[in-house]
Amino acid sequence: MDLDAFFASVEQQKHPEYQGRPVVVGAQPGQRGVVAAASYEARRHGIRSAMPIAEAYRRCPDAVFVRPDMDRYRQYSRHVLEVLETLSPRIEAASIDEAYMDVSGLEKLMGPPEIIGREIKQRIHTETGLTASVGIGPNRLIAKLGSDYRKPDGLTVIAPQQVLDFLAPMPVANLRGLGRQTQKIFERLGIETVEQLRTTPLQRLQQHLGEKAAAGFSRQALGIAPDVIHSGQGRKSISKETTYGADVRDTTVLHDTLRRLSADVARTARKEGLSGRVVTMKIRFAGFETYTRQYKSTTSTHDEREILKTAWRLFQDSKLPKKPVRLIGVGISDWQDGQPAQTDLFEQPRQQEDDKQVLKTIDAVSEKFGKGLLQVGAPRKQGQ
DNA sequence: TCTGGGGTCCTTAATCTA
DNA sequence: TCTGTAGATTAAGGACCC
Repeated sequence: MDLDAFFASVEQQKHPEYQGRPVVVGAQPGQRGVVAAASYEARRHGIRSAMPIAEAYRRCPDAVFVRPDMDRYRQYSRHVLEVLETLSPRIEAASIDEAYMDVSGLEKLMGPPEIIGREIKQRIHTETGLTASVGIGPNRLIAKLGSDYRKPDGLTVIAPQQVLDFLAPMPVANLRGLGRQTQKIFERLGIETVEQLRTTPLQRLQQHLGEKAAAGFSRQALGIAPDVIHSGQGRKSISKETTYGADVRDTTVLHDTLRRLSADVARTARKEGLSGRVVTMKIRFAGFETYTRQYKSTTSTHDEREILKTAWRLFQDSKLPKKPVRLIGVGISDWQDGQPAQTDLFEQPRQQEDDKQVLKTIDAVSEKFGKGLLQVGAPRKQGQ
């Protein structure tokens, strides 16, 4: 489930007079910053998230430009999760505006996947006034791509036997973890669609992407991904950073900023009962040159004075260029009391099941697309 | 030309340790 | 005690996501 133009939609809920108007959430025009979210009216003018705010203003000076109100968005996000919980407890919040839900077994109660999807959208809309796009599939990857397939207010259901056809014509850029840099590599290799990726020998991918990424993208191309939903992950770091309106040389100003940021980090850490051993200081100079320095202590802290002291020492000892500073930040990580298990979309499900799934998929693919794929992966052995 | 803030994970290199 | 080495840990940077 993916909420449509989330921040912008919340603003339109809050200010009915914004409805039907282009809304851009992010920095104010004239400030340094980017678009965090754009309403669909704003997107019609070519405004996209992550676009510099100056560019957005150029494209549509009449848009409503509003600063983000994260507390309110978090409220809405929680409310949506509560709505989902009325349908199933097996929910995982993937971000502030996305969640995965395990609806297997729900069919007996509610009917086919389409009905479940419609019900999810309906309840979210009734309860919060927001629209959501929903994708239903046999695993997280397919569900996610399904939710992206039709937006806004979309509903896409992909049955297991449709997975390969669904993926085949897709641009590889739709795959998870494939950003600008990796796209350049794929371009050089002449791979544009998932189908082309599928028929590229694994060895060739490994040469250009490294073993891990090659295997990850190959699996995705076959529609193989984890299907496990786990709620409550726990964060792994807390950080605060700020970009100055104009670059700063004055070390007193930098120290003051670091003090404020350290206090923010410490407050959040205490509120969440976390305490970190690693302190990280981040700095960005004019020209977007960015550096981090970190220090791992034997003891953990959520004390602002200690965080500040370490961050300032890192800054002074860092042998960094003496240039005007654009951004400065501080964070803590590496909690004392062990870390919760983690997953990402490259992670394989339980190994044996995955192997079975791979072999089944390879059979299906080779039947459909011919021998290209047989060059992928190790030879099959008995009983494997 | 302009690029926020808050995160996660991966790769690589240097250093420590058995 | 010296030496080589494999493996773990730390540190830094980069890619990516929302």
